[in-house]
Parts: sequence; C-alpha cells; structure tokens
Amino acid sequence: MAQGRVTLRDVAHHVGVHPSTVSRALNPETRHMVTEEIAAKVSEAAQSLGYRPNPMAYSLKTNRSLTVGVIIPDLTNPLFPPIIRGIEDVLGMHGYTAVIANTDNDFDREEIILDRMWARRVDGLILATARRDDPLLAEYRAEGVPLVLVNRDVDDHSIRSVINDDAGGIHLAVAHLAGLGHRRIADIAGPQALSTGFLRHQAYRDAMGVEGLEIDDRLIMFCDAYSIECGRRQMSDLLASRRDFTAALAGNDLIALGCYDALRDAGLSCPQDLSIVGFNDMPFIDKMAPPLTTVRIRHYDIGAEAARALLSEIDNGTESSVAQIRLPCELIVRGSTAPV
Amino acid sequence: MAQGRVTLRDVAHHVGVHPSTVSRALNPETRHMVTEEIAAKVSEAAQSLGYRPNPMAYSLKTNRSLTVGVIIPDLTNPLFPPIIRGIEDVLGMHGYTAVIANTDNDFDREEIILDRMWARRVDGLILATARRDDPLLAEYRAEGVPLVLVNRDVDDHSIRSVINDDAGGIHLAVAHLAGLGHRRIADIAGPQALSTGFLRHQAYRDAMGVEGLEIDDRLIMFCDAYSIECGRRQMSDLLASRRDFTAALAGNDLIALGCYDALRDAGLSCPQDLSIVGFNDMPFIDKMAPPLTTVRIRHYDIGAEAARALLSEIDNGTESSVAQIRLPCELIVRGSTAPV
DNA sequence: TATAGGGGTGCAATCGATTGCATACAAGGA
DNA sequence: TCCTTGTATGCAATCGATTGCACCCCTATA
Repeated sequence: MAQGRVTLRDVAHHVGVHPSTVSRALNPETRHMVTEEIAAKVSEAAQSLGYRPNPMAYSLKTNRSLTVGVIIPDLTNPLFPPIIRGIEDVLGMHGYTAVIANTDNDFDREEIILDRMWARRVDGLILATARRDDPLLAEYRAEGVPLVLVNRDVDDHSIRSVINDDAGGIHLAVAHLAGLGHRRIADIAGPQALSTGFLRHQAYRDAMGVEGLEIDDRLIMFCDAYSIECGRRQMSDLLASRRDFTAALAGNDLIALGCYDALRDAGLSCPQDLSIVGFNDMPFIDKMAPPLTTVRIRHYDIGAEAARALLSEIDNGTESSVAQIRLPCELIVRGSTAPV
Repeated sequence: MAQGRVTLRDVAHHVGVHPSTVSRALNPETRHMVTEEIAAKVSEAAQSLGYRPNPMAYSLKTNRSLTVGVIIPDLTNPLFPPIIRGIEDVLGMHGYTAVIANTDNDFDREEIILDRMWARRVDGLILATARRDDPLLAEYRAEGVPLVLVNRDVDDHSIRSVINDDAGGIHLAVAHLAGLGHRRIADIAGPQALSTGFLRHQAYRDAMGVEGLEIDDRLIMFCDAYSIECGRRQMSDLLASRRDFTAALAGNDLIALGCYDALRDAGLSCPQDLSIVGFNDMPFIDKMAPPLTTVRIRHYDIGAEAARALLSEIDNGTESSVAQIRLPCELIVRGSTAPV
C-alpha cells in the first residue's frame, strides 16, 4: 500500500532526470515526448517507489477535480442504489469519483447542496431530482455547468437526460389490465410537477383511449409525493368514495405499496378485490404480499448511460447536441393483478 | 450561484489588502489576527464577489482532503443506505464529504479500492466490510490511517468500531421464540468469518443454554454469504434432512427471506409450519409476506457514530483510545413467529 | 525621550503537479 | 565543414491557498 508520500520529484531524483520529464513519461498523452529508455526507467522507478500522483496538485493545476456530484432525493429509496451503482461503475472506469447527496425533496436543501457541490469544484452534476420546470437548473445550465438528468426530465428538454420510456411502460400496464378484462381502471398518479408523474398520467389517458376504455376523472387521484403514505391516503380516499373500479395504476411502486395498505385497512384484498400495477420494479418488490405486477425499468443502465452522457459533456463541452436518451421498459406480471 | 472563479487575490485587490490578510480574515481560527474593521470589509467583499475557497488549493497546502472513504459490500443491500445517510449527515456537518465504494464481497476488489481511496488522499476510512481477521486492515492501521469499522468488528479489537449488540439481539430473539413454546430452534447462521455471523451464532448457543433448550448441531447451518440464495439453499437442505424443528433464527434478514423461499418451495408456510426470526430490520422487511419478526438495529445511528469516531481519530490522531461502541438492539415482533 | 513590546500586515516560500519555452545535442543536407 | 531541422530534456511559471517571518507603527514604561 505504501502510504509513503512519494512525489514526482522523488521519482525524478531517483532516476536522475527532471520532474517534468517524469511527468511526461507517466502521462500516456505525452509519453512519446520522452525516450523510450527513460520512459521505461521512470515507470519502473515510479512503480517501485510506490508513486501515486497527488490528485489535489493535479486538480489545482488542470482545474479538473475528476469528481462528479450526484444528487438524489433519498438514498434509502431502493430505486436509487442500483442507479448509483451504474453511475459509479462508469465514472470509476474513467477515473472519476461520484459524490452523493440527498435532498429529501427539499428545494432549499437542494439549492444549498448544488451550491456546495459547485463550490467543491465538481466537474459535472447528475441529478435525479429535477422538476418539470426547474429554474435553478436552468441557471446552472446557462453557466455552462455539465449537467445530466437521470430518471426525470424537464419540459423544455434543455438539459440532457436519460430517462425511461414511461409512456411505453404505462401502455404495457394498461394493455395488461385490459387484457384481464378490467374496464374501470383508476390512476393513483405521482406528483405532476415531476416528469415521471406527468408523463405516466398522460400515458394513462392515452392508453385508456387506445384500449377503448372510458376515462372517469373521479378515478384519478394525485399524490404529492412518491411515498407509501401518499399512496395510502389517496387510495383510502378513493375507496371511501365508493366509486366502482376493479384495477388501479400506481404512480410508482411505493405508491402501490401504499395502496396495499389502504386495501388492508379497508378489509379488501389484492388482487381479489382490486388489481394493482406499480412502476419501477424496485428491489424486493417481488417479495411483497402479493408480489407486485410492475413496469421494470433498467435502473443500472440509466445510471450508466447518464454517467456516459455526462462524461461526454465534460469532454466535448456543454454545447454538444442536447439529447434525451430513453430506455425501454418491460412489464413484469406477478401476483397483484388478476382477471376481473 | 456565481460560477465565477473568484480567488483570494481578487478579494484582496477589491479590499486593498494582501491575500494573506484575506486568508486570515476568512479563517475563524485566525480572524483575531486581523483588525475587526478589515475583517468585516473582507467578509463583505468575499460575500458580494461570491468568493468560494478552492478546496484543491486548500488540500494541497494543508494536506487534508476533507474527504472520507466509505467502503461497503453493496449499496443495493438495503441495510447500507440508512447507515450511509448517518455517516454523510455527520461528516457533512463537519465539512467532510464521503466517497462510497462497493466491494461486492470481493477481497481483491477491496484491496484495489482501498488502494485507490488512499491514493485519493482520503483523510480516513469507514469500512463495513471487515472480516474477523483482516491483515489488510491491520496494515493500514499500522500505517496510521484513521480507520473505523461499522457494523462489523475484528477479533482483536485493534481497530475502532461501531457495532450492534448482536448478542443482546439474539438473546431477545431466542427468548421470544422460547416464550412462544419453541424448543427446537434451528440456526441458519451467517458467515463465520464475519464478526456478525460469528457473534450471533455464539449468542445463539448461549441463549439456548439460558433458556434451557437443547442445542442440536444438526439444526445448525452456515451460510457463506448474507444473501437470499444462501439462506434458501441452507434452509432447503435443512428441510430435506427432515429434522424436527419448529423455529429458525436467520443470520440476517436476507437469509430469512431465503428461508421464506425454501419454505414455499417445500410447500410449507411461515409461521404455521415454522417461525422465523431475522436480524437488522432492514427497510421494507415489514411489507413482506409474512412481515418478518426481526431484531432492529439502529442503522442510522451506527453510521452517525462511526462518522463521529472517525472525525475524532482524524483530529486527535490514531493513537487515541481504541474503543468499541456498541449500540443496543430491539426485537420487533411481527407475523413470522407464532406459538408452537 | 528613548526603548521595549506587541499587534496588524505584507512578503515570499510552499504544497505537487503541468506545460510553454529555452536549450542542447544529434543527424542530415548542401 | 557549416547550417538547418528536429527531438529530447531542463527551466521556471503557474494553479490558489496557507503560514513563518520580517517589518512597521503605536503605545506603555523607565
């Protein structure tokens, strides 16, 4: 491990050349400037002395921290760890490190965190917290900060993003329910200020039309957070209204779990009394009672793609083609849906 | 946000003093060296210009990166996110940042990661991956690297650690089962190379004695990883052996989930045919079928305590009293245990 | 009034790397 | 043989902060 703080100068002394020569020999980009023989000697000495470049010195000089900020709502939401692993793996392969921060869905906190990240001189940011209209991000974007959104998008697509095919996923879900004979399908939608909540809800309306099913606005409930509590409350309210419906689409898996709770509270059971479909296929959701039918997203891949997109923005500048990468979803049928 | 790269010199120019004076005025430790009047002017100028100290320059000069490495087996294991939040919150309050890495329980990978972390000049390390006997850590320890273990410990207690009262938790669990009338209790133990696996298993033996129950070695199975698959395999083997038992202690919640699977495979059900107790009370485990009776640990607190311990080691040097902090556990009774 | 003491600032070196420019040396052409 | 061309290396400035030391000036004391 050699904690010994060996510097370029030490290596240079050891080989008998100037530090700058060592620097050049060790950098693949400039290695050709140096005699093959010396380069070899330098490499060997660096190796044997256990030389490790000082990242601070490097960063100070080059103005690149090789660090990326990753901002998410909450790490304890099982949706995010796989995304983060995707991000970290790709970043790591390119010598970058991720620094993670949680906003707990608090805008003020988010502003502070963004500020702190930028003060830390991160080379770019990956955000999973974007709202559909996010002036704060627009500001950063305007400053030319490399920025990539993951899982969510902004309405004007002004920022590069890697998202799921939310609409496609919802169409699969509605088609599945329709195929089981459900005609009155409720939507316990997610927050409409977030692209995921909005797009999925719109897709619900579309898909109902496609399947030739009637949309009853009284079967549409909006959660103001992606949480079990919100799902439970909205579903409870809906049940209390005694509307007639046999299936429900939940804004995501947590909301679906809230629906489970509400059903249990009401003495009903899933899928006998109500079929429920979630979204995300978060880890362990297949172990719940009943195992949730849900739309699987590629957690790891959207993270990995986001990291790749960010790296390309860091390398090629923020001017490069603003693009949205959309990954396909897949319907995973489990025990929470049944024929009507 | 002011991305403008304002430096100390800029502030100095603006106020009309020397950069070193600005440095002193802005540092609370040295602020008294400066006239109150100038200090005020400097603060104001720094504020209005949007000055943000360059952390690389600071680190390069002071040799402190204000960065801490956190090494865990796998972020997607729900046990860790709450621990990490505890770590990050405490570190953040003290101006430190956590850098997280996953080993996937691969020793070689762990060695590489440790090496890379150290090359990154982290000021200290928090590890959740320690084995009972870990020569690698001993090396780091010997080099004087500030090091704190979280959740796990090493046998010789040579490294500061923050762990749960594993033994206490197991005693609660066994007493609970005994209270329900169970006399033949199996132990699907975790890896014995880890302190958690070892201590819990030893505690199982102790507790059985305390409760006056006979220990049947044929009811003891060892998993070589804390995973659903291992739990499933060991429980399947145990069931296949047709031994007589009415309850099982699982090494942790994941192993317990594996036991669920094995039971289902065998056409048996929990808790009717077998009571199961887990360990950790990981997030969402209360939503499983059946909700798992388990030992709750203070995820967030052990993380927070570990961070505090590390900070104190960083500040006061690694020589300070080597201590083990042990946090109490609590038994959470749910639906996976029933009277015999 | 001279001098010691001390508080407030400025100066300059330093942390460890990168990099434009200068230089030295070798080879090749006239 | 001399000059050009080019290549390999050294020199020194630089990134932005911190900090020991020197200095100056003001006040208190003899």
